[in-house]
Amino acid sequence: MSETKQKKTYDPTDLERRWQARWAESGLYKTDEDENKPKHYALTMLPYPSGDLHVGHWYPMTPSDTRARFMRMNGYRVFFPIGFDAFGLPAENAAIQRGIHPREWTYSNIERMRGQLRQMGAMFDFDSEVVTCDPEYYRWNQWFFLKFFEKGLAYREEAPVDWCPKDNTTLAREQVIGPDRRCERCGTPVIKKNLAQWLFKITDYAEELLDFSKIDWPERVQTLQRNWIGRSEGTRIRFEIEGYSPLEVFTTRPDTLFGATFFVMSPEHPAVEEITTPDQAEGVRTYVERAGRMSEIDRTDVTREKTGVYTGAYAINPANGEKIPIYIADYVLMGYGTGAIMAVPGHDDRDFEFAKRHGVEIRTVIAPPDWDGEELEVPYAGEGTMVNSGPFDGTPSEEGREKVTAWLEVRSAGSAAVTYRLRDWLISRQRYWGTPIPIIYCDSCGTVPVPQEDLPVLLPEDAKFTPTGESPLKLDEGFRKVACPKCGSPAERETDTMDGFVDNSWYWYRYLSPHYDEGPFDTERGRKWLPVDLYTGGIEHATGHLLYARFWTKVMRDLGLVDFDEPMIRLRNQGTILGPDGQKMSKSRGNVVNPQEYVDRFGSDALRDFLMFIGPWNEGGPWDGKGIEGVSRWLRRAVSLATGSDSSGGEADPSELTRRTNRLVKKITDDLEALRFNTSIAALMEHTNYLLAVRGRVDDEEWQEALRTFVTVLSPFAPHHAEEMWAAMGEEYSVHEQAWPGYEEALTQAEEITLIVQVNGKLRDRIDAPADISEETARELALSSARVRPHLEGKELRKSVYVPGRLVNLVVG
RNA sequence: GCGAGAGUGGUGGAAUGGUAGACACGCUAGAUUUAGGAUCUAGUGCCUUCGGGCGUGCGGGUUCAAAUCCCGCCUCUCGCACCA
Repeated sequence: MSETKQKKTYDPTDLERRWQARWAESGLYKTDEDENKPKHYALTMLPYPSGDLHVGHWYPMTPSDTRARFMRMNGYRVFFPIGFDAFGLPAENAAIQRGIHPREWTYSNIERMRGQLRQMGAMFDFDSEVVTCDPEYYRWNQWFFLKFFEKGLAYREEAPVDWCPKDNTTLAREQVIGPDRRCERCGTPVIKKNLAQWLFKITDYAEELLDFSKIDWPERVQTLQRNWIGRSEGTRIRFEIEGYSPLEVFTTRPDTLFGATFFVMSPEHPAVEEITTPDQAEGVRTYVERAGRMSEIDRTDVTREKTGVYTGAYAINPANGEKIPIYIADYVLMGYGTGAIMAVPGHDDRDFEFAKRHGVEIRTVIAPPDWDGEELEVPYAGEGTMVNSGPFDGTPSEEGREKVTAWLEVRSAGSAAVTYRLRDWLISRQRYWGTPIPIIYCDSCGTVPVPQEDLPVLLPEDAKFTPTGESPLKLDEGFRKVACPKCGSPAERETDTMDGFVDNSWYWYRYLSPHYDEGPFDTERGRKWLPVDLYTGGIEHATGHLLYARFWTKVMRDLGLVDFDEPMIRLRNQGTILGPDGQKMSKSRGNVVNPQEYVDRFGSDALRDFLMFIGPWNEGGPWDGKGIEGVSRWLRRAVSLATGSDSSGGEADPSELTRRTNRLVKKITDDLEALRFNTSIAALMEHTNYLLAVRGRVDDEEWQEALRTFVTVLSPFAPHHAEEMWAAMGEEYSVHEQAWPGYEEALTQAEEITLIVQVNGKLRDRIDAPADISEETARELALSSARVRPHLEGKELRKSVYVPGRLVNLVVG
């Protein structure tokens, strides 16, 4: 009985269900194509169809929806699509565990999540949905691959690559994380494997990717990308090798060249064997083998001692003609610079440590500012004056870098050079559930791209997808064996599939025309909507997805598909919503919060507003299930503004209504521009409390007007509740088609203020005063205050500071 | 080691030079109710001799005025990490 009584007064789930039905029926959220309006492409990162929508989806998506609704009400035509990033390992792993096909698992999850997305009540344009594992989609991954191949941006190379022994596949460098180099997905330490793999030449765009001048992205993301690309300016220097051809090194400190007292090569350097003298051959071979066997974790341990062996060979320092010994040591990495260095122990920590261990000469060539001419006890890596450097003695080190480089250039022994840390993007995966790479290997014709008209290369339905370390497609003869498209003789398909990051490097283009079959997207519609105006998603994608996305768009530009340089003009990162224990939500920890139970109890609006209210959106934070009750109470009270008539009493001043309404609109407008959702909700709550307190004490027409404004600005936050209120007020459907209300700055100002009176900066009194009170009057008022006077007694007034409309500070002493 | 960010009541947080703690959660008291893990009202930073004093990680500084700006330190979080 009490149940029914409850339901009668306030039942958010019923309320929301009714409006969702009405919205669907009336096509309220069909994308507005009216080109007379300015466009706004709002994009939220598409989910992986893992099974159920969780709070981790609600947290980024619902505030993005609020923002999209705000833009719509501000007169923009808004495109706010959603889709599924549907290729990937979890589908395969689940399929293996349960004996069902990855496709079946994926599509049934998508089906379920679609329903949950609708329940969210967001203004998603479901007609534009994209599912990346549809042949209709991945066909264009293959099309792009062929374009990349044509342009020399896709190439195959045999090299040691990162391999996850648990997931049985190679990984891109971006997917290997931490100092101990673990697989991003499963945490297993990766190992190196020598494999022929396909790579995309993202390094061709390294320089351009460092330019963020055309986009408004968080400084943090820019820094992460900049560090990841790792640009270093320096000099390539050629060292003659006795009895062998010259070798190059890269250095950022050519000014220390005269202090290079030895030379070090990486154990993997291709010239190691040839330069090694016969008497050192055994030691070198042993060392190289040991380095090769060492795990990545040990190899990259920074705290390890600097080991290495002498090769018996000598290099000639081009600066002074000195013979310097060549060592190999594993602290020199083959993957950076040239894989060989000039070692300057006087001015580099690592070289110093090595020299100490191996008894090599340490020479000071850069004098620190306060140098006393004594040998340095620790390496000095800072700036100073060049010494022991022949003709360069006395040159400041910074200037010396240029001078030495110029000097080397004249002698053809070196030149200025730029090196990047960024590596090419390894896209081959030895797994089933991904886009097949459209390449055929023919004994006579070599590597042959699949002709465009033969796309898509379909994933075979019946492949055995159990991971073995080999590509599952390799075991599928029907797939693998094929006639060469060039000569017709028997040939074999490439059996690797593409990295899932390929799928999501261009999906927002596909949203524009998800069924278009003459290209990856309809460029005509592209002109109407591109680029993305606001992209929202997690910071964790800074050096993966978000870098690939920029790269991909730049390639598309060079292919003539788009005429801009950056995919998304503005990017904002939300924080991470954590479990109640403050830990990252994960199934294994058992702290995953299921939104469904909260939606069932409190409704979608309460959940979304609670998530916005919890704190600044870009900070995230732990989930607190109790907090949502406060938000739910607020929404119920808000609805009662339109349905009830009682006043809550209190001392609120009804004459403040206009001012407070104007202030509310200003506050929400400013907050939504800047994506500050938490303070918006607080302002809406405060306003609700005020309205409830003054209800019945305001002129009816004025009240209705104020209520309409309130409901309108509430609508992006609580779309269902606002609609309910709108209807209860007798207004015409729908509140979501109302224009965003304006406000008058002048009307946000109060006529009466609380004048703060300070003595020596300490608060002593609050006095009600007119807002336009003059300085003199304010001072007089302050001086005559009974609370203030005791603090002035026996003291001299030295100064008074007046902040108009705010405070008077009396300085006494 | 390098880089970035953050430290405010019992809790989440608000305030970006001008009333510290908005808005909530929780708690306390009262009302209503057969009952309540419902609803409503009031209170709620700490100390207090009820005058006031203290208070935004710690120590200094600038200023009439500092959570906010500057210098030094501590703690935590994240990212990168032998990158020559």
